[in-house]
Amino acid sequence: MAKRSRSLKGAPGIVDVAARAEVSPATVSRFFNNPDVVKTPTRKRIEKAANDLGYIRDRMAGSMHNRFSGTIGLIVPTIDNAIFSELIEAFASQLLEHDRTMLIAAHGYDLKREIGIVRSLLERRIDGIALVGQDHDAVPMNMLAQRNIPVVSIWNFDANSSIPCIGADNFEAGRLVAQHLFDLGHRNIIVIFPDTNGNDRARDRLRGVESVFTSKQLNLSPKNLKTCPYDIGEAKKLTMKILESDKATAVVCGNDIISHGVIFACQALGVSIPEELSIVGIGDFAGSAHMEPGLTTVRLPAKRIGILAANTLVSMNETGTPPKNKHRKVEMSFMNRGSTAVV
Amino acid sequence: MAKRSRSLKGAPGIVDVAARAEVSPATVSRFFNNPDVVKTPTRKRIEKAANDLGYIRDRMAGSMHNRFSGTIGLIVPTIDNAIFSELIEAFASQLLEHDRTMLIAAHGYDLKREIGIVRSLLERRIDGIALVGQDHDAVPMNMLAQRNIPVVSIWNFDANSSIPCIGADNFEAGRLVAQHLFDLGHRNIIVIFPDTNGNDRARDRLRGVESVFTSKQLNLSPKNLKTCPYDIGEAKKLTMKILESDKATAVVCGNDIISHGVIFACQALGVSIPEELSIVGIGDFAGSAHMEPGLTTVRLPAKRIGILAANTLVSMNETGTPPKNKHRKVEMSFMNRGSTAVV
DNA sequence: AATAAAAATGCAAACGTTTTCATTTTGAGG
DNA sequence: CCTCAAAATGAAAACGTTTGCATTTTTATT
Repeated sequence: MAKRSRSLKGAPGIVDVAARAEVSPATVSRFFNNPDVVKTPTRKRIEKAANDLGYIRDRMAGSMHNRFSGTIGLIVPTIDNAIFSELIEAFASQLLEHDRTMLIAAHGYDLKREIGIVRSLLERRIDGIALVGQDHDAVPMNMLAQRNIPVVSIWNFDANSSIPCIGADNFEAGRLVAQHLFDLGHRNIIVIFPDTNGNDRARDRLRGVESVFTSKQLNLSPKNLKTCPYDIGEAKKLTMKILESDKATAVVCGNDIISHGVIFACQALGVSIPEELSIVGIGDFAGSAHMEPGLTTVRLPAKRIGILAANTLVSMNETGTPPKNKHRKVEMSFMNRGSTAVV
Repeated sequence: MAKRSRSLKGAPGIVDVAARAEVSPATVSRFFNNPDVVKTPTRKRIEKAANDLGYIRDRMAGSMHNRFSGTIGLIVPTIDNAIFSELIEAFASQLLEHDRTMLIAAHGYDLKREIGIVRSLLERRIDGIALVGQDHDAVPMNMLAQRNIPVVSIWNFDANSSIPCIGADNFEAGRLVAQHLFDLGHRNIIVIFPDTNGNDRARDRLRGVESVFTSKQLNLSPKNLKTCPYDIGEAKKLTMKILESDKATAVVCGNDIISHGVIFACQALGVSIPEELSIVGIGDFAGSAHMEPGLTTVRLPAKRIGILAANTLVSMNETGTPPKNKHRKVEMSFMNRGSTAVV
């Protein structure tokens, strides 16, 4: 591993700026961190000197002292997918507003990978971290707790969460879409969900769906509950297989991605939606509103969650205290579109 | 801005580990950075001490010295969109392999925003940065150059790029899809592209399309060239408007996102694809292969680009030299699917 | 104009590592 | 078992900021 100094003449430092502005480094530092304590004329001089030199502060050196790196982590199951992209973008943008930047990584729905990632982020001294969902390995959670790093769990609301959470009620989301189908008279319903292991969002949704089934004296069995990853192609393939034999009138999907696959499968098979098959999703991802027919789904306010999470983490390390309301439920909206109809 | 020390009893530091392992801090440092220079028994002791204490190294403190933060930046136009998600995920994962992490931000196709972002990343001492495309404001480029930060331009291949680039030949991509339509006998073709201002990828594609038009003695005019952002809903709306009056037999889209919108518009209008209208996209994003009909498009190897970019940047700051081949063209593949047919 | 209080600035000691240089330990060859 | 080179370790000086404390300057009060 060859190491080489970046530049011998080095980029200008705070002392160079100080020299040029004829003040002490301390004052320059104050100029950047607390501008109002430095007098206007001095301020002008420093500003000019910094500009002339093209000075860019070194926050790393700074954070050696005050322990804040201005960097906040986000760990998601996957980036390569419509699921979290709106969240990621919102989170990152909002952090930028607060003069922070985002360090992001994906664990691919493998919680074991989260431990290495958390460690890696900790080595970079993140000021806080947002984790998707409630299911996590104990090891990384302990590392974070031991170091007192602000953590929020996002995406899923859980009134009993030990760490602050910001998210939607996924049980309710599942309940909502299932109830909708029952209300339309459907009884022969297929449920397509991902593996719920280590995925509390999916698990809660599924419980929500199940609660409706149960209330109608129906139950979920391998016959009507199918497992499928969050992948359009897989969902399409699976659906085409299912539709060969099954006479279901509706399908509820673990999220919109799966729904997209189901819809494409129907189109491929010439099964008309919603006349022959009603479909509901969860998430309201990009495209769901505009495809034909539009997908009936539940809109999870990803953007709102991202913004709230960013604000919460920033405030947590500015005040040093947990957020006022530890468990924050964000509203969902049921989007009744063309993919569902009475049976 | 309240400042508070993270924890008074602080997380264990290298000297704590050293004390426990009964060696000097220097040796512990060597253990982490250059394990083979420390003798096996000592190594074991340090390893145990570090584990017992739950030590996590502070790379910031480390990088005060060796000038490497282990963090690499990526700036994309947008995260909230299928366009770059595969790239982002691949880039991040590959960096993780190299024990680096990714700092990412989006400028929303506004190159002016890139300057603030670059500055922000520089303040965090990134070891390198990947920028999408060739169009950039001079200011951030100078900041990077002045500090000698490794930079690669990704996504678009340009043999004349002054900085190393890794990408596909977007001119060729545009040429390919347009030529395909002409080969199928189409002459009445609508072209829907985003604003190409500050977007060299789109500009090159459009030039590629135009080159085919020109070779057929046709030209692009406001009559057949429409502008539309990369947004499914916008594209759908625009297409429905166009289809009211226009008698085109084919449409070439700036990327797959637009194509998706066009396809949905056709479905909404009952225009059959490809019988009444042929559609081509560029990108081969998630869903393009599986929708009905499958979208004829050009596959840009986003994953490959991400991996190559990560490797290149890492190697650039390990060797301190520019990459062997400065301009790297990655292969595209033409995906001939169901959305196109002879006129 | 003199004085006290407040505001602005400077000085120097941190922060947690890495690294150079010096020192000690180890091992090979005789 | 001794010598000497090589390998392993240690001591201490950086790295570029921030910040507590001390000092100087300004402002308000009389």
